[in-house]
Amino acid sequence: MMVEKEDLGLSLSLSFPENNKKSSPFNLMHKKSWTDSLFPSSDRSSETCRVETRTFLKGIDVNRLPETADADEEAGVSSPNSTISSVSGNKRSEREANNCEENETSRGISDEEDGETSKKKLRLSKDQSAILEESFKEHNTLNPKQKLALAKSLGLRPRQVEVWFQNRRARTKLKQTEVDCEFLKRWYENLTEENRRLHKEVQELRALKLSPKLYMQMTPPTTLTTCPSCERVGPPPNSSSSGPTPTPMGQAQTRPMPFNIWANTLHPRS
DNA sequence: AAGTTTATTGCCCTTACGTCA
DNA sequence: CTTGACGTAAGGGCAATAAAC
Repeated sequence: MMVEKEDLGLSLSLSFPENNKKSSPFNLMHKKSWTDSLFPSSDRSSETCRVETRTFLKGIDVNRLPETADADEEAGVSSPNSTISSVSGNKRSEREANNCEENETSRGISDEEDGETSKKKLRLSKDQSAILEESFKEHNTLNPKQKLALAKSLGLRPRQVEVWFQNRRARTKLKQTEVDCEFLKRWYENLTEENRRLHKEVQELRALKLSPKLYMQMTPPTTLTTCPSCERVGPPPNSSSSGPTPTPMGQAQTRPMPFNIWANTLHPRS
């Protein structure tokens, strides 16, 4: 049921409807700040929350398995392999800071515990990554509810889920770009080859024209004819295809205009 | 109704950390 | 043990969008 653009987007379809800004789940969102309704905390409360967490998680080694069950339980780390980040607050964190209560009191996850000193990074566990991956296969963007639910089930902060999806989309796009480049490269090589072949054919025809006998006896060229009036070389009148060389990706031999494979991807804003 | 402000999110670019050879 | 390459989580900036004013 899901579109298989996935698998790192190795198809050339480039159809990422959900990726389209205009159709992003964002539109489905009630702008009446869901964070406000869900986590109506002020900056101060998030700061408080941060401080509490800092003490709360003090002593938990970053990027290390929680040593004790206590640590695991109290930190609310979902998976034993998951580790704790301590990135200091920023604009996004502030946005998400309201989630503090949800995620640090009830879930116990914090990224702020020693934020003032270090900037350690969380490494998601395999389980977490796998679940995120599965989720990404279903939707490559998340609406706030999905994000919250996923974050909760994974024991992560919504911001982390958001970031993961963002980076995942970027990876998908990068992969797709690589595939596109490869495709264009092959296409270019093919056109170059075809061009070379056609030039050669023109030369041969011109040479033959110099010897009328042969010219009259020859079978019509496979791909080109000479216009009787202007004597220019062109495709055969009844030919539906303009070249014998198969174009890449099994395309028709009439050279199609390259579809804009970057539409909606490279310049989504313009 | 039209224009402005505000809030929210996505994308891009970049940085910094963790891992591995 | 050190180092460089690579993957990736996360920060910051900007644009787009919709709701509120």
